[in-house]
Amino acid sequence: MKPYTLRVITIIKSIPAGSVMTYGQVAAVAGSPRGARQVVRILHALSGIHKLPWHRVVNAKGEIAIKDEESRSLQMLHLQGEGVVLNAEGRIDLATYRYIPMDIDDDMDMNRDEDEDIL
DNA sequence: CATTTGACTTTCG
DNA sequence: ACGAAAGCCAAAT
Repeated sequence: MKPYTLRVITIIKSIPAGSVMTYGQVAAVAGSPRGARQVVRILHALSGIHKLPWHRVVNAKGEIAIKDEESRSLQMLHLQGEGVVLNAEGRIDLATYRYIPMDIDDDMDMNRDEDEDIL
């Protein structure tokens, strides 16, 4: 198994229940800021591993990115079972549920508002 | 070897 | 906030 794949697996395994990460985030932490699609590929390969919280990985919009209806529903159920709530549009409040690995040891700038279209 | 494809992301209008 | 277009990277055709 490739190191990059192992890193991605490790990162995904580190996502706590009740939180989610975007593909881009995982890719960035794994060392490839533009490698979101590679994360996708790896998840395809590991889709059968239930040791891996693959359902805690969503796209940048906070939506479930899976194409397969069954897997999509399964992921939704898993998330709800972990306490993640979906809004009326079937999306996740990334501002609330996004998991941010803490690599910084200095002061952290909290309250990073996600999407403020208004203003 | 050139093209297409995909569970994506970002930017622009 | 949404849709379209361009970027990006690896595997499949």
